[in-house]
Amino acid sequence: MDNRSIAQLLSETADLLEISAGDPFRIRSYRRAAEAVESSTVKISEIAEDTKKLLAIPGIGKGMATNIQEMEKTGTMPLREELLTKYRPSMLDLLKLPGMGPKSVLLFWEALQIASIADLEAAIAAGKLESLPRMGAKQIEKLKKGIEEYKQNSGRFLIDDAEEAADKLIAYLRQFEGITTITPAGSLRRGRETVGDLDILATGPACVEDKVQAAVEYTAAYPPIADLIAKGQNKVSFRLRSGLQVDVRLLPEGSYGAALQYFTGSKMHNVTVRQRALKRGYTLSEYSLSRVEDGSFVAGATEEEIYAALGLDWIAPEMRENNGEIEAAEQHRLPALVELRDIRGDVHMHTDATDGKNTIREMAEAAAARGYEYIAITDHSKNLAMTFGLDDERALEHMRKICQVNDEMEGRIRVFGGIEVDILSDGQLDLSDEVLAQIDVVIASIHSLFNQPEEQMTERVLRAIENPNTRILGHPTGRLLLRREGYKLNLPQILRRAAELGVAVEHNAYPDRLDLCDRDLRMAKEMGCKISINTDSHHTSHMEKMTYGVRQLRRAWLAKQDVLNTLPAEEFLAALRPRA
DNA sequence: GCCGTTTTCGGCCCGACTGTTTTCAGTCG
Repeated sequence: MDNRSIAQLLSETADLLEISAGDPFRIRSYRRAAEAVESSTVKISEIAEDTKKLLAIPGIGKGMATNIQEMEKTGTMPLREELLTKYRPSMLDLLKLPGMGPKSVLLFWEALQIASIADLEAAIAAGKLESLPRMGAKQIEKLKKGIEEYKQNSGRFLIDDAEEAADKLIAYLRQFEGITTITPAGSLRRGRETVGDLDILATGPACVEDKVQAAVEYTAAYPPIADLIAKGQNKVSFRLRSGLQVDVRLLPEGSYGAALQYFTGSKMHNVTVRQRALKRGYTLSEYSLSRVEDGSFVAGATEEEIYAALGLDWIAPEMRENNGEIEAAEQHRLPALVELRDIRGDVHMHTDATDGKNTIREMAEAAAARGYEYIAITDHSKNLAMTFGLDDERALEHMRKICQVNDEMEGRIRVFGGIEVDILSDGQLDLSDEVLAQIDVVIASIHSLFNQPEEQMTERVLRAIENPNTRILGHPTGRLLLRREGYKLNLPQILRRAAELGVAVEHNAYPDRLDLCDRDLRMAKEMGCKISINTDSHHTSHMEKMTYGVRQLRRAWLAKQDVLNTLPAEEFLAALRPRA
């Protein structure tokens, strides 16, 4: 069983416990364990036999270790089975409706035997809900709306889309007199590849207690609002036409740091920080850090002073996932994370020779304008016929053109010759060894899916990286296209072999590629892989997406020295596996 | 169910908003 499945079973058990009104702390334990399993870089099923190793994971104790071992053996566990005799699995869907929590699910089940969203719809239509306590007309209307939204399944939004929405809203808020600072918080600030909703924090003279109402009204009047969810003292919640939910909080400047810390999350990070505060006689809220005994103010204006008062170094938002960052901050051993400005080159991009939109020269100019020291032009090879992929002869001709542009740039930027070769179903590359041996940056990627089982798929990739011409493994988990059903491979095995061979693995910076996630990147680093980050740009404007990829690297705790593209041009080439 | 610089018991984060209430429960982040 993979980590994700184990985590899901644990988290579902937590939901069921919650519906059964179980001990809230026991419920939290299950949730914590689920998160610990989900974010673990070790394959839990491989260590499941070894109780000691399981217990070493924070959040996993004796009971949870037994549960995990049981799941490995039987695919489920006693508590879960027991709960499922009392409740239905489809009741978990009900929890996903906005405004629906465990108490309501239990109420509906006990009073009306409602076990699914379909049941709920029927009950609403039949007017059965009205007889229940706390179910007024507004509440029922809210549920109806929630069901509609659920069916449309807005889900999570890609970080670049969310950021665009945030930028527009920020521009609107900025026009209000007295709002001086506006910052996106939440998962956007933490750099997650997708965000569930947008948290925007605003502060300034207009946000003090007796004046804030006007700013609240102004926020609630934001034209693109499709649905106003809540409007309170200092908070406005609404949904945009895209379905994205937005929470705006307007708070006084003295609380800015506390609020930023609070609304950045993650939830588990905050819980741990607050526990730490309590142990030291403080209490932390979105307004301030204060003393428990007399409520006197300790810190609040900046995040730095709050962390410092708790004996911690400031923690970069990307690391705030309760994955050991607090201990590291305490011991002053947080890594200096890689930054966008450390990236000196982008070595995966396409031109109009295949499926790109711009010429070699245009790509080079755009990259030079971004301040890059080097790029590699890596067009497709012949197997991708639909992109007019290059065969041996055209590939060599293309290298000459790249070389020519390199000369034309007169040292403003270095342009490497490159190619993105396709890994065929038997693991062979689709260009000849003689040609590949003449190309600086050879990226081998899978583009076609043959519904092979995991083992065969893995074998195919392994064979491709054994080929001495392969210098970089392109988007190793497959991009969105390949991530769809049926595509699975043994990533740990591939990363281990890549590390042994000195083949670099690529992290594709483009947000919708869903390539190596932060956990995969952490695993790659632990295994000693060389990591290259690239945009796979098909247009000059795509190069901007590098910023999102770097944030994934930061989420994986990668420092500058962990990333190949932070090296100067010659050193970058030298750090790749030696040419065949 | 987990955890330990009040350590094997007794704790476990904090506040806002809504709706249906006349003081609060449920949900959310």
